[in-house]
Amino acid sequence: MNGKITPVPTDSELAILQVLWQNGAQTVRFVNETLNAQQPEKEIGYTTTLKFMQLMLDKGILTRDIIERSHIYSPAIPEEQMQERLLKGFVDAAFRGSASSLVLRALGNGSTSQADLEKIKALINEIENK
Amino acid sequence: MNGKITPVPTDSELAILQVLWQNGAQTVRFVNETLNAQQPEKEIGYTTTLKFMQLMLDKGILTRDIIERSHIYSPAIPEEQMQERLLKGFVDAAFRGSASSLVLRALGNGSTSQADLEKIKALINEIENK
DNA sequence: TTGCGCTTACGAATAACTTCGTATAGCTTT
DNA sequence: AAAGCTATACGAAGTTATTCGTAAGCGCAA
Repeated sequence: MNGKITPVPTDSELAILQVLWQNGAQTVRFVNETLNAQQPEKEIGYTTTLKFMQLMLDKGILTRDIIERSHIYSPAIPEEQMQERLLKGFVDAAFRGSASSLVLRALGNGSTSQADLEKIKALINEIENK
Repeated sequence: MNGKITPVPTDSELAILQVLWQNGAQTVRFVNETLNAQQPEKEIGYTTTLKFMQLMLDKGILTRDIIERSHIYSPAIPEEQMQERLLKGFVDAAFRGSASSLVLRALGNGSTSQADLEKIKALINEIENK
């Protein structure tokens, strides 16, 4: 095995990954249209999205299959794993490595639903009774 | 009043802000040395740090006072406020806006201390009994 | 078979972020 | 007063990210 790790995506690349994680493997066309539907303010050219996805393929962030003269791209790593890594970097950069202070701030803004609070409490219970 | 908002800092800029938030208003020299002490692998030149801080001043991320022919820089906004904004952007980009799933993942990695869990439980209680 | 529509490949321009080298100016020490 | 130290200002080079324009290939309709 080789030790190469998937590089951290830029914000633009992450937006493309989101489309693929949510919709499964897709074409450039689909990704481009989804992105433009999401934020109609700023139209992104088709070839711009194409270029990004080609670069992401080079970097190892995406993989692709060729089907019917069209390329179908997939994320190289699952969403959870990427979130794990991004979260680590973010906690270090913005919260000096303190995940708990991030959690406190995330809960503190008052937008967490009761159902979500229950889920969080359940997880804490689970951790404590380990 | 004008509507200008402090721009989102880059990672390098955030590292400088951290030094100032933790140590209070400081000179370029202090910031540069602190940064280099933190990560001795990669030496950052003094003028590099100087340039960053001058750019941050231009952008409105820092303010400064001149004392004894030396400039003393301060963050333009407090750490909590910046964390709030960065967190918002991060949750949107990496967790599709779901703060609770971020919280679940942050707690899930098993590195949260018992004391921190207590603090979090207390906050949840407070929210629920509001 | 010509040409329209859709696709990928590629080159290149622009913009944003990093990193320094060099020039200047004011102390402080000799 | 000259030399040496420290600080700021500025220009510019190097690197990475973003955005497209243009070219070239393939299938289907006319």
